Amino acid sequence: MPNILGYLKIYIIPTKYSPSDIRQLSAELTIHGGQLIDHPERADIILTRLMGRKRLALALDPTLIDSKIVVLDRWLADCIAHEALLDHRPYLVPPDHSSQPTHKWPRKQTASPSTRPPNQHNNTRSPSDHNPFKTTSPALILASFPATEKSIEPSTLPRLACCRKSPSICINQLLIEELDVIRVWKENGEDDTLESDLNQAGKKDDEKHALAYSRACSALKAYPTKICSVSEAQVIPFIGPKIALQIGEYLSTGQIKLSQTLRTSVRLRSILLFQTLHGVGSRLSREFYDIHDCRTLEDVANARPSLKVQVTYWSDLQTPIPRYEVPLIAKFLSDELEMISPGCIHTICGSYRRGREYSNDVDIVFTYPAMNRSSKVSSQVLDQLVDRLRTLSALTDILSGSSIGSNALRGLHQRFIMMSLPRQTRQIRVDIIFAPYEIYWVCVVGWTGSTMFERDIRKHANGLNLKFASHGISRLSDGSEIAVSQEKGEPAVFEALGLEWIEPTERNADV
DNA sequence: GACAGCGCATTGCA
DNA sequence: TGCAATGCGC
DNA sequence: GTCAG
Repeated sequence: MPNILGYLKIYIIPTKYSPSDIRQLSAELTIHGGQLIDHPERADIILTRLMGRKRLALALDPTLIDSKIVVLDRWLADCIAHEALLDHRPYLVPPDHSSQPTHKWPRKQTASPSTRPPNQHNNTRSPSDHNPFKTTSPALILASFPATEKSIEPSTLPRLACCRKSPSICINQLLIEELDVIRVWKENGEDDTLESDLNQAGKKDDEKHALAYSRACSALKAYPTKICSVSEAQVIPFIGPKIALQIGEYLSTGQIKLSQTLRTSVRLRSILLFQTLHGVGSRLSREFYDIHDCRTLEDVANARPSLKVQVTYWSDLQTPIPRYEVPLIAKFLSDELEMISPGCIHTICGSYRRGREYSNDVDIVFTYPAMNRSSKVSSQVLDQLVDRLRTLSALTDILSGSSIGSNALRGLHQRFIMMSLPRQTRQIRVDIIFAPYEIYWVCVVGWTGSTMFERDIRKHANGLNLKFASHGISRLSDGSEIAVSQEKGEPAVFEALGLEWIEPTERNADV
């Protein structure tokens, strides 16, 4: 019997079923590779016979209705009939009123962090409770990538991320997440302790390897069909013999042994836990672990008091910000800004702009049409905004950003802050950027990401003897500026670089 | 041998 | 105190 | 670790 359901965890809402119906369904879905589970909150997908959302609300926790995929049980019957995992969307439980917003998908970004209720008591600061590795549920991958994509010749995949379409979640997502564990491991110096690392030699290699894994994952991210064989994978750019071998292992066993081992490594988990703090990277976190023997965030806070504020609000900062909240934050800031100086416009960038359902922070680029590079007002306005937040008790901490420095000379100003909305305690990381109007859209491109996308924009620009930076596009030869029309918006930036337009939601070139 | 490239903050050394 | 080197974030 | 020169 083919494994159609691919170990999907399935919960059945018992309403309208007899016990024997349930037994029958259970048998069918088990035969086809699914797992019937007792708790809806752990399910990848929820089956029901209830035809309306109102009825559903009586039978299922309303928060689950929004966070889980709930489909009519006909979906299962059709999957079995077609011997394929079908796109669930046509089977979603219809809303009762057509005026209500339709069920958006995908609802959830990652399985682990958002399942933790926000603001719970913080005993989540030890590595054993913290899972830094993502695992996207199979149902979500299915939801994001219906099987309608046409296949391509792997070797024709563009070599630069800025020339490819990279969705938020891709059809080979689980494979990529498996490879990404190895990337993270390499990025953190494999198992080298800091001492042996300081003796130079090896570390640089690991970083290069990490980069290689990033590129391989990035290429896979844009690959439109499910990888079925090593020979297919081998011809994809940036996948050489070593990574092909890992992919082979994944294809035959469903996982990569090394990755699974790494996921359980206490040291790696601790090191990654420390890196959730702004300003702590691979170097510092290893120093905390190996030299100061830190094991929890409290240990780290003691070792470096400047991190205490972040540790205090750690669970807030770890709680993903749902998509709908992001514009509220932007509106709050722009309203305050209007009072200081009217006429500002802004674009929310970062992962929000790339279409993610949840974000870790909020990036906003502001400008005034009247604000040009030579005017000094922008830094004053930014300072005033920060002061205003302080008086409103919205500001918790400034993580970075100063009025001096050469970026300020170029008219670009930024503050990375920690703040909360009025009458709320939940802390949010916000990156505020002020750009002169001449470079507004260049700046938006620069702050939209993803990392790989930006890297390859630069690489592409260099090929044209141009330099791309968030403070403008210039010629490599003499440094002279290339003017980009701001009236034409973001596409003008792509045009200036000779790039085909890629939607922000298709710039998710990182894992 | 190259792998993006720059601004900001901190540290260490003269 | 000033300046270079290093780490970090995007 | 992969690619290009």
